[in-house]
Amino acid sequence: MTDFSLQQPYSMLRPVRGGNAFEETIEHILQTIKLGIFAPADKLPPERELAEHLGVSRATLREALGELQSAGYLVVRRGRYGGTYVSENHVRTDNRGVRPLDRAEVHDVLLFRGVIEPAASSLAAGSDLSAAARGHLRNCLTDVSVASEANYRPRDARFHIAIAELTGSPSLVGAVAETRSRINDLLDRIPFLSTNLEHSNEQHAQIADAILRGDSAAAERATVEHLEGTASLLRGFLS
Amino acid sequence: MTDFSLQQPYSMLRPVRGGNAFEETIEHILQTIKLGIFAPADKLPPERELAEHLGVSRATLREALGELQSAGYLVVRRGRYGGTYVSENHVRTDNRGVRPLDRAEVHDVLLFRGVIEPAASSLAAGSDLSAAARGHLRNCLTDVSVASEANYRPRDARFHIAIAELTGSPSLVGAVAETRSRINDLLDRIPFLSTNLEHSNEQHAQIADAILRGDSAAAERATVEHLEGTASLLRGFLS
DNA sequence: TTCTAAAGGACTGTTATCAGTCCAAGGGCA
DNA sequence: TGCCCTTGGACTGATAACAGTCCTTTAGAA
Repeated sequence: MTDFSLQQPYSMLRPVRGGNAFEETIEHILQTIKLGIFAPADKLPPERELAEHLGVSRATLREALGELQSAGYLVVRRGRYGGTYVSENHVRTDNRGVRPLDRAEVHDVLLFRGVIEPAASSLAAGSDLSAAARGHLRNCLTDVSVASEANYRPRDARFHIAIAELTGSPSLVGAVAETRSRINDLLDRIPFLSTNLEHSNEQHAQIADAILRGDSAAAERATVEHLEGTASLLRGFLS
Repeated sequence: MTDFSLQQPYSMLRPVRGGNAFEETIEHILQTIKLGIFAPADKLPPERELAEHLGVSRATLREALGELQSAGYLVVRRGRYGGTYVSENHVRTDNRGVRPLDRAEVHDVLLFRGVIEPAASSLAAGSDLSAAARGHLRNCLTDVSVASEANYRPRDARFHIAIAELTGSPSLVGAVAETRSRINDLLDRIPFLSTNLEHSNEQHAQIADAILRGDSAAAERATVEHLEGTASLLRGFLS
């Protein structure tokens, strides 16, 4: 049952900001990498440009980049045609089991994802998609379908975000990206189970196919089914 | 069609923070008032407590409160049993027409709202609701049904947020509140049209009824219909 | 009537963040 | 070969935001 003790109006009085600018910037950049927005070997925008996009000063951005560099996520080359690059062989640290799964967090994120991702698929299928948009979706599908276990997760995230992008709604894209990121955090906390990549790829293909031929109902249905995999995996580790 | 020029990966590189803490705090408190979380004559939590909830220092919070006080939104009483109260007779400034409607913003917010609010209603109807939760929904329904045009909007928002609260998902509550706030901003920019309160209240009653008797499909359907009113109103002012 | 506790009001010193400026590197191009 | 332009690197002074402390007010209890 929904608990109503001492919640209102405090449920709405959430923190105005997530923390200090430095930490927020680290988290934000790390997210773009983990979600596959920037793939390994990709070049980040120049510091001055990136700082402006992120709305922080270059000094703060550089602190964050320095941290990510020494953590092995980024490599930096100086001079003209230099820049900041996503590391190609970052050994992922084994975070598993450091913190237990939070029941409320799992429930919340799965429920929210179950709302927005099927809706995104349905809306994408119902949209009048440009050739570029269709190509982008196909590219992301190919990327994830040829991925190994090591680089599967960011490409999977990238594919799902690409679907949201087809809706043309920045809010929806943001919500899907944010939710994927939270899911990734949860998955990092459970023992690694060799995922059935073939099954997952099969579902991806079905979703993309339904979207490309404009079948909203099928796209939504296939997405709901696809999400069930991760959902039951996470729920299984709650008990 | 969805435009794909120069978006990736910049679509994901949004600002890390919305502005300075002072302005964000003002905006946040103003939102809780406009969404009806704090109704006129309600007492805000003590400054020390509120500052902690909002994650800002008391100095910054006080700057924001001072601004809202001189703008007439808040009144302050000192001494024991004193506190900060929401003003009962704040004359709303006439913002209409100051800025024109942004087509992309209208499209985005209506689409996103069309995803999350019907889903919230459906999920609420499918939940095992406590007596307190049911009572809360009924209270919010009554409040909005007896509201005048002057205080209709915050109570309307409060009712819709209450539905999201029934789902037990903080993410969904946050998304609905945020979206309502954006809708309010848009409505402030168009000429005032005397809304058909009776029709709206009738729809509210239908939604609440469907939720309370656990009929997910009916709750979702009634919500979609209800949202159509505001949607077509806003779309009408785009051309 | 006096006291007390809970609230807002005011101040101080410290730290984080900023905008702006200049330096250093180094790959291409004349 | 040497210049040039784009990029990261480093520093400075100004401002925003912070935690912590103490003062002032005031309704109700003793």
